[in-house]
Amino acid sequence: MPPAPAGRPRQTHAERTDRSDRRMLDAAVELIVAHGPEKTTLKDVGERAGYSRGLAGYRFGSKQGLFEFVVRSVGEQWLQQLTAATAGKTGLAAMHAAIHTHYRFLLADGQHMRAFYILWFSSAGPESDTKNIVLGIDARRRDDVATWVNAANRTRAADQQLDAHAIAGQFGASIIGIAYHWLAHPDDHAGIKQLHDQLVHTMTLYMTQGHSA
Amino acid sequence: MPPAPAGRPRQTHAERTDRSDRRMLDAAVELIVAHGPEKTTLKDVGERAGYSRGLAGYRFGSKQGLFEFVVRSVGEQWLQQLTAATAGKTGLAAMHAAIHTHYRFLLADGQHMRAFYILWFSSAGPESDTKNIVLGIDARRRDDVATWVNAANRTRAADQQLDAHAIAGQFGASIIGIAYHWLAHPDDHAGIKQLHDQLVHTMTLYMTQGHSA
DNA sequence: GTTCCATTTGCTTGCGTCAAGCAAGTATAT
DNA sequence: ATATACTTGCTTGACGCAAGCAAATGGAAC
Repeated sequence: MPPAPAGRPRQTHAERTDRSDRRMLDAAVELIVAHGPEKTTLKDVGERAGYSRGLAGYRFGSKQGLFEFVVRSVGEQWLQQLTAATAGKTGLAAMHAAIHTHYRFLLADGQHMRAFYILWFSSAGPESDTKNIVLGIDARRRDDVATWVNAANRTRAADQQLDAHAIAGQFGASIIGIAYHWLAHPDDHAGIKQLHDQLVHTMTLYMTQGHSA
Repeated sequence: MPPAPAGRPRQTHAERTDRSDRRMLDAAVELIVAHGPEKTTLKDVGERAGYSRGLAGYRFGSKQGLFEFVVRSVGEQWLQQLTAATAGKTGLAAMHAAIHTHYRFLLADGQHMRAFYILWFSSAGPESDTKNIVLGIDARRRDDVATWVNAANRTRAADQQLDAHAIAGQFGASIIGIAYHWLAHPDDHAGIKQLHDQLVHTMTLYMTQGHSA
């Protein structure tokens, strides 16, 4: 085998697609954050990633396909961080960890999270292909919380059982509300911290008192 | 002047535009709810309203202009209902009324509210013209709540003052979270009621206890 | 084990379709 | 008659498809 030429090392097919996928993901994130999904064009994504105007369309099939890919990719990264942060924890401790991780992720703000939530909210309309993915992540978040509550319930008296479904629902809705505030007011660091702290506080109240429905 | 033909009575200019505005508003709402803002075209709005393909574009200038009009119109209706429901009330009573009114509005669901929130969330991205209107409504909502809290503060001891800004922030974020849940899960009536009830409960806790930060 | 060719896969370019937006024209109210 | 409501013709640009080129892969013959 000849030594790899300096300029462009020989690449396998898998390496090629991995490279182009990553570069197009980054390009898409930047464009979505800068101009919104509406004004993000497949042409610009391909060219900003260093390829032709047509590659994004070819690879992802459609604009929706591209957005689907972005949500899936970033969502996966996020879920990994989350599960790592809450590994081994249950009940209130797990919630605290989840909320804190969410807070840290929003502040770190490598743009990916911002594009993720922009697409998330854009999928609020009907018949969006990204909607199913978003709903999946949403449902999983709720399931996690419900599991934590149920675990806590096993250490509680029979007449002090918590409504896992209700608490999980409120947790999910609160996170969404916070994420929206973060999108709408990017510079309100104090407010974003406050909202997370208040969610911790509210969840603590719900989990430490005998509260039913 | 010949007697007005039965089919179409002679109309003043104001009447004409009022009619076409209303019909196009309704058409836009239906299309947004049915297909999402993305797939809603100015052509379809004009034609569904019973006019030519070009009227919506001519009247509102652009697609963003149309959406702006929809958000403004529905938002105005909503604010009227809200101020009517909370007139004369302050503190916790006003919050209860506001939450209950919101809940009733979501359930009544004449599609207008659904289109309104779909556009609301679609404006989460940057540089959306509707964003300013949405932020205005959002800010006003927060101001209202802060005013209610401040009114309540006047009847409280100096060392028991509530953080109006923080409570208003949480109120606003919670409503957004609930609205998103309503959009994402239209048929989950129980969950939507529960979220409103929980917000009432949380606000009651915050307002009746000496809670700081 | 090396060389050569068939095939697959990654990527680009050209074209048809359709919505947005503008400008010029027609119809209706004042 | 004149201003205003509305329509129609046209341009621009994005999307998405299909045809084509280039690079990588798998095997067979040597």
